[in-house]
Amino acid sequence: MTTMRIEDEIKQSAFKSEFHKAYINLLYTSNYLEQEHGTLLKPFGITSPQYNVLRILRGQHPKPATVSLLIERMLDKTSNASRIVDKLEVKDLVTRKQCPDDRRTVDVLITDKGLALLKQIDVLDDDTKTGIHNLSEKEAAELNRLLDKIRD
Amino acid sequence: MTTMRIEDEIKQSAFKSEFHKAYINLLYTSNYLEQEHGTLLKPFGITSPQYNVLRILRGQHPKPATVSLLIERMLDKTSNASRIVDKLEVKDLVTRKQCPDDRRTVDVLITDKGLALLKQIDVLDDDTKTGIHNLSEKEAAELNRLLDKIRD
DNA sequence: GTACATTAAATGTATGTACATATATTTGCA
DNA sequence: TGCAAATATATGTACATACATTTAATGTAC
Repeated sequence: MTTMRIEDEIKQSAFKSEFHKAYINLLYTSNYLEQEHGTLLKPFGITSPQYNVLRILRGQHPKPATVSLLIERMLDKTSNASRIVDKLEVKDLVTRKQCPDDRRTVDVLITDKGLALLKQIDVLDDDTKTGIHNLSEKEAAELNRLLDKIRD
Repeated sequence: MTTMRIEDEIKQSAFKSEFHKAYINLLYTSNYLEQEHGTLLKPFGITSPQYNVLRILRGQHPKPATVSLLIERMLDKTSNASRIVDKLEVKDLVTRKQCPDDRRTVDVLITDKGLALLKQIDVLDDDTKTGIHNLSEKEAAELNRLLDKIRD
């Protein structure tokens, strides 16, 4: 995508205020990054939420994770972890088995195939390749401060 | 939601870099704002994409808009405008009729009922009530600059 | 120890997203 | 004119989201 101000990108000539513009700009930029990432993942046959779950599972490995833990750590808390795990299980990227200690919970574990897939993706998914690196480190820190303040 | 740094919200103790953290923070904050907005709209029986389409149609009113124009102005360009218009049509918030000049295109027009609904929502949807107003105007402008830079 | 509340995960349903394909109409050019 | 390319919209399919409900297991109060 070529350089564009948010006004041009959504063909809206004016915003009510700098606040309103920032609101739209934030949603738009997030979509932009997510779409870019989805495109990167496509050749590997997984979607962005599936990738995020795999990453959490690698973080736990060799310990298993429960579905609750996945929900807790997912970016989108309201998404449906069970069904994302379904898709990963079909692809043999994770295993799922009832936990003997508490039979309500399920132990989800990343497989060797899952770990190998992530390793392949790691090479491409270096964050120096994301748009974030158009910022200086100081700017990135400032962005973090502003975003945390929005959610206060 | 109570004040939290992004580390605490997704229970991740450390990020690789300030850049990586900013990336996650941006996606997370966008989700947060979208969810907040969805909750606000729920009592009115429309979803966030449906609301956005209605807003575009109000901007055109009393002229109609084509589906192409809707796609052009939607935040998420790849979403399916036809089906969102379907939902709005069922609720009598828009009308759709073939355009006589070019019978490939469709004139989508917001109804009085649609306009009345937006008017109701306007009262609540003042952007001073969004998290963006935790920022000063200067900070909002800085946020816009950083976001535009990310998409460069 | 039975009854009731709580918790963990799965399932149902409506909507939206992503992307490929289909259908109809118009445009442009040989 | 006639026919291929381009355009506008709709449709099909797989996946995800949002949220309510269900099922099963556990905890707890009596």
